[in-house]
Amino acid sequence: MGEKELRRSLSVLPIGTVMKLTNLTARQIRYYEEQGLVLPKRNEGNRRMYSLNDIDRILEIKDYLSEGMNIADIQSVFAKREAKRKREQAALSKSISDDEARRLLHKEFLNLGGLAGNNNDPFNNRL
DNA sequence: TTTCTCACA
DNA sequence: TGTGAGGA
Repeated sequence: MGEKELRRSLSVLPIGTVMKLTNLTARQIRYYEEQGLVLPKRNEGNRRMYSLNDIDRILEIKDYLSEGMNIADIQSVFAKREAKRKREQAALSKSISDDEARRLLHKEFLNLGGLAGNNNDPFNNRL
């Protein structure tokens, strides 16, 4: 996770700020949490603290609701998005592994050349 | 003052 | 989803 994403994930906004930013009532915001649509952190005093990502999430919920979707619909939308995120994350780590494998193979190639006393490694002067 | 949980003439 | 109680 990059620095920027980390900041967007920091839960620093109290519900009052979220109310102003989203134009929703505290009741509604808490209800969406009850339905598992948003998962704000809690501070020492049991107060809900929201991140910028939570704000985006809530605004998205608000839009979907105004478009006629119900809570269940929205839950499935987020569920599918999460599934996709996992798939892409898996693909990403696989590509990293492949890249790592390539480096190891190249390293082996260089070692083989050295063991055989081979002096015509084309990459010899570049690596 | 703000936010929390709980409950419903 | 609104609203009030009673507490932190």
